[in-house]
Amino acid sequence: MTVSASPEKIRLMSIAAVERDCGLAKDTLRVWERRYGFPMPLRDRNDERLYPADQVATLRLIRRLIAAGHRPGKVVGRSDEDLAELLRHLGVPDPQLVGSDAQQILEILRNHDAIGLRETLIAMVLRVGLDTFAAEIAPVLIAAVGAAWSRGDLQIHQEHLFTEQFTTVLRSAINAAQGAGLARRRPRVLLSTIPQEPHALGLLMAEAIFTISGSLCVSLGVQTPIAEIAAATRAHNADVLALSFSSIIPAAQATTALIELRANVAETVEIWAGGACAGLRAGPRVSVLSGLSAISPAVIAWREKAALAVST
Amino acid sequence: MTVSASPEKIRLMSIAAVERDCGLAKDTLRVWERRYGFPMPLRDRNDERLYPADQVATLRLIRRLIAAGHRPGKVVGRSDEDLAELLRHLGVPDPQLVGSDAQQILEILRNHDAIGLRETLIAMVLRVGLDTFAAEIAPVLIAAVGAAWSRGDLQIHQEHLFTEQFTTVLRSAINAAQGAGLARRRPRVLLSTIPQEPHALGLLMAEAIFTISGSLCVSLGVQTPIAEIAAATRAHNADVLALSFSSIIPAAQATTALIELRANVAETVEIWAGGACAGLRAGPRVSVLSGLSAISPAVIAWREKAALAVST
DNA sequence: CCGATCTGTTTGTCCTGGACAAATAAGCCT
DNA sequence: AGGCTTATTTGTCCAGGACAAACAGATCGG
Repeated sequence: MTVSASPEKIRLMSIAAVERDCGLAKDTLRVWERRYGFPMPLRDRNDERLYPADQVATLRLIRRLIAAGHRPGKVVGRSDEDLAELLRHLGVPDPQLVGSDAQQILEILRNHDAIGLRETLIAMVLRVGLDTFAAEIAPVLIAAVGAAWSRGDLQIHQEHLFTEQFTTVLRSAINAAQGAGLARRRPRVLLSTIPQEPHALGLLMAEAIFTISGSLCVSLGVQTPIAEIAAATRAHNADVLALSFSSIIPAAQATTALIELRANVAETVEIWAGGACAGLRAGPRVSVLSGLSAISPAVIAWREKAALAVST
Repeated sequence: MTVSASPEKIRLMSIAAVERDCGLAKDTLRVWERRYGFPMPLRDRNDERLYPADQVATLRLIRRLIAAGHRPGKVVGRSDEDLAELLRHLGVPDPQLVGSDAQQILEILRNHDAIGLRETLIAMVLRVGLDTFAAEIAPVLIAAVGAAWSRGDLQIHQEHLFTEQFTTVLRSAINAAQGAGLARRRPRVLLSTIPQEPHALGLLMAEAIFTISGSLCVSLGVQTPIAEIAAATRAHNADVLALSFSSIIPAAQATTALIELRANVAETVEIWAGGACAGLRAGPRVSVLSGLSAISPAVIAWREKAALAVST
């Protein structure tokens, strides 16, 4: 049963509210209006834009399409029907490829079953182990949920629910995985993301695999200023600095950040970068790990190198 | 030991980078330049602003002072020495009031002792119980860390570390507190924050207390659009919708959001609002809980009312 | 002497319309 | 087809003006 809002009720949003809600900068909203004639908001008595709820909804559709690769000029003036049609045709990730685990999760999300979701995630972790779960299954689940959202199959609150439960399960598994004798674990790994990167799940998966591999993880969470990451690396006497870059980060920005970091932490500290960021390139004394499954071998290699350095 | 950056190295930031780094809108940065003559960035060949690192550092000082109650007109433009002097004189929260727990945490943070921090937090939870910890001690710790940061006693990465470890400890305690028979717990509480509110710790503390009181919590995390919160409340068949508002939310915005929500969820759902937001006012069929310790009594009252409704 | 109402100032956000560089697509030549 | 150059698209920046909401200070009644 859907509670329908009264039709005469017009909800109007300021440009700042639309910016937050749709993730489109104020400048972008204004320039679209100028160029494509959409959105075309009402104005208040002081000529400030007031966006009706239906235009905001259309903007959300457009955003999905652009995130999926469409170009603004081709979608920003089209009718809602056209947009819905395009959404239907895009990136339906082959259901066979998605795998039964992802299918199961999507089904649970459609039923709004918070408890079942958590129990299912825990069962998956127990079935294959935390490392395999974090390296192999979790990325597929996240991709499947993201695709379902961009197709319009899932609402925002269902994605929020998934993120929340996934985080809870992974955090508690990480907690359980690090037994006693924390301080003696090596390497000491400092994890964070740069200020432009708000995506926390990649960091969390990396932390899980590092922990399983016997490393000591110190995570600063997301969006730490570059200078602060460098300062923390020194303060915690880290052996490895691990950075996560999602696909929203332009490659050039990632490269700049890595160079900056390399210049500001001790030479003995290794810098490892990873994540879905396209075009992430290794630089001088900066390694790029291709995929989460590359973490364990890298840790083992680090230990061998460290042992060698001590013995000589 | 501090690794000093080479003095000739001039780091320049674009206006967008400063916006992210300092949390000051581009428009604000431009209007300050026009009105107060500070900051006064360099320009690139296309006349775009390039902020030197030292001006950005000063902007951070200014931001602290404004957050502490100073007015922009009085501090933007003053020398670094003046600003440092003002910082020294402001809101030193009486060390006796801060309490020994907070003192201990601050001391650990100064030592960058990640492991000790977690162990200490766990010990505190075990000593007084999760409910007392979340309701009484945690808010004091958070306030003390925030004050130390705004005084300049803690760096950003130390605050990040605290937030991360605090979150981990509280989440795992919440996990442990909810035994079997989840589905039978009542009331069913949906937790989230509005899109303008990014503060996650308040929500987490509330979740802890709700869980201890025997409620079933479904958290959507922070920054869920209003319409999505309403949709989720229906989808999860919640008895109570709990919203957290920190002090950064203007009272008018909170009131608007609560009215909007009240209009879009079933009459049988109670709406409870709480948090440090000054001027948060109860409205028609919207309750305001003053402080986290008000949650348990409210849950008990809800159960009595529910039992009464069934028996009649 | 305290607290409320009124008035003047401060301050953040919004506006327009123009400009340009980075990213992307299209054309072209091996 | 694959690499290169040219054209188009697109997001972000700029200046300088405007105004409402937030705030401080003054005035007045209890």
